[in-house]
Amino acid sequence: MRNPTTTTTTTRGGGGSSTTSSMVGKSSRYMKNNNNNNNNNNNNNKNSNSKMTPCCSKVGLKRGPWTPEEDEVLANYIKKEGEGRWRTLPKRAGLLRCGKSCRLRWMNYLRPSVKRGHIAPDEEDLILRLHRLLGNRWSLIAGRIPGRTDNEIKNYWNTHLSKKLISQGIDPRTHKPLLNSPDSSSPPHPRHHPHDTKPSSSSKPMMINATQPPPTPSPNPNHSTPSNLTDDQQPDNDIPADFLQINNNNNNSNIIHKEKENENENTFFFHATIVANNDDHDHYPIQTPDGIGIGTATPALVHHIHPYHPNFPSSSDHDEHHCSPSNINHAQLPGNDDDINYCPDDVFSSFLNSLINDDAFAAQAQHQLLLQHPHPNPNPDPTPTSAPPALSDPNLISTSATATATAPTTTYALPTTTWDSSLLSSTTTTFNHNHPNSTIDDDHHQME
DNA sequence: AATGTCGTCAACCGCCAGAAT
DNA sequence: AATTCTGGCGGTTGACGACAT
Repeated sequence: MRNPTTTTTTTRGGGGSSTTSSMVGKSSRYMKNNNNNNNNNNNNNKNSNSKMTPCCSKVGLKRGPWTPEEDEVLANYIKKEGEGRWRTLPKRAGLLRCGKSCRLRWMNYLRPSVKRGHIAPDEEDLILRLHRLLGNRWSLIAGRIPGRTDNEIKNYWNTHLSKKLISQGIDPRTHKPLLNSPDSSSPPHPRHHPHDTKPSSSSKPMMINATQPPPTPSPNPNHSTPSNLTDDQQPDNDIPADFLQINNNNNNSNIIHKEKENENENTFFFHATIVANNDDHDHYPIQTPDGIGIGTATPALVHHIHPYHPNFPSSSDHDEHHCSPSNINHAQLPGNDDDINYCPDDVFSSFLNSLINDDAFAAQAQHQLLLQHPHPNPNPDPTPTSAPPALSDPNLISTSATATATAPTTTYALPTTTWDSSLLSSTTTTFNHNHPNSTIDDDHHQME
């Protein structure tokens, strides 16, 4: 496979921006694009719709790959005048581009902080982990990977990581094992999207070919956890179904609104379980719905999730400034249909930081191992005897957390021995967490 | 050498939320 | 309060290079 990094500054394909020669072979695209602008083709028919923004409907604007000259003009202008006011920027800068195009070019290519080139293994690991948590929230994922753009991560996911997961028998959308069950003949994860009148990307072969599921070997023979279980086959959970969801009302306002506009559909939040009975009151273990440890939560976070629960830190104990009383009250009103807590950016940010923290991740795994197997078993069976409540909709890959608000918790598969751990444990990062370990109440639901 | 297929990724599209008016 | 503007997001497209036939 060719090395895409060989054209670090010379985009390939539709890119072509930094070398004059790159433009030579692309006249067809330019002609096509010019036609798009000047003729009443389909695109222009679309553009004539009232919803089209003015900048996009204007004829005479250049489209397609950027030339080095354009790049220079744009970069110089932004250096002088700064970002923003994208709509008027092209005119002020003397570019025949729409503002959106300028913004995109700057954000994805010209910005000095953009790191281009090969994605390192630790970055890949981070992407995988974040995607498991966030789903296709590329901008959120990109925000956690310095120098990488959402577009780059999205492309990398679609061209590399999703295939990598599939090749390992893992559904790249859910990060769960692909199955040979009859259900697998249907799209594995139909998008719950109100506007879905056409196949979503998931139906594209590039993403998942559900009709040809690869065999579902556990990547590691020792990984017996959920690899052979469908959602329906997951062990019944005995976690009281007292859940709360949290959302970041700032970073993810989009999410909130989408939830509200379509209730249970089109939600994009991850579900994680925060263990309430935890001896370490500085760090609460967080697990995915299938019981995989994914990090720890700070008291501030768990307080946001359930500020009044006796097993979680009280509002007087932790971080009160983080909690807007109005928000909490809103979320905690009995019978409130929304049942959503909101947490501010910094809390959500620290939450994500905690989730993507490798050392905490690994340390928690080890700690769980010690808790669950004080006398190491050479052949531990990591299969959980109970799983947190299965999501009613397995497609809910979401950016809010679901917390067990009651004390009993469950036993968990060891994170490092679960089916996808081979993908999630490959990095060494520089994490300085003082207390990566967390404890689980092992009085309950020990593995059989 | 010519043609076909696949992988890559910059750029575009449509839509949305929040800010501004 | 309603409308318009703006920035941003996720999904998709399509040109090109590499490889296969």
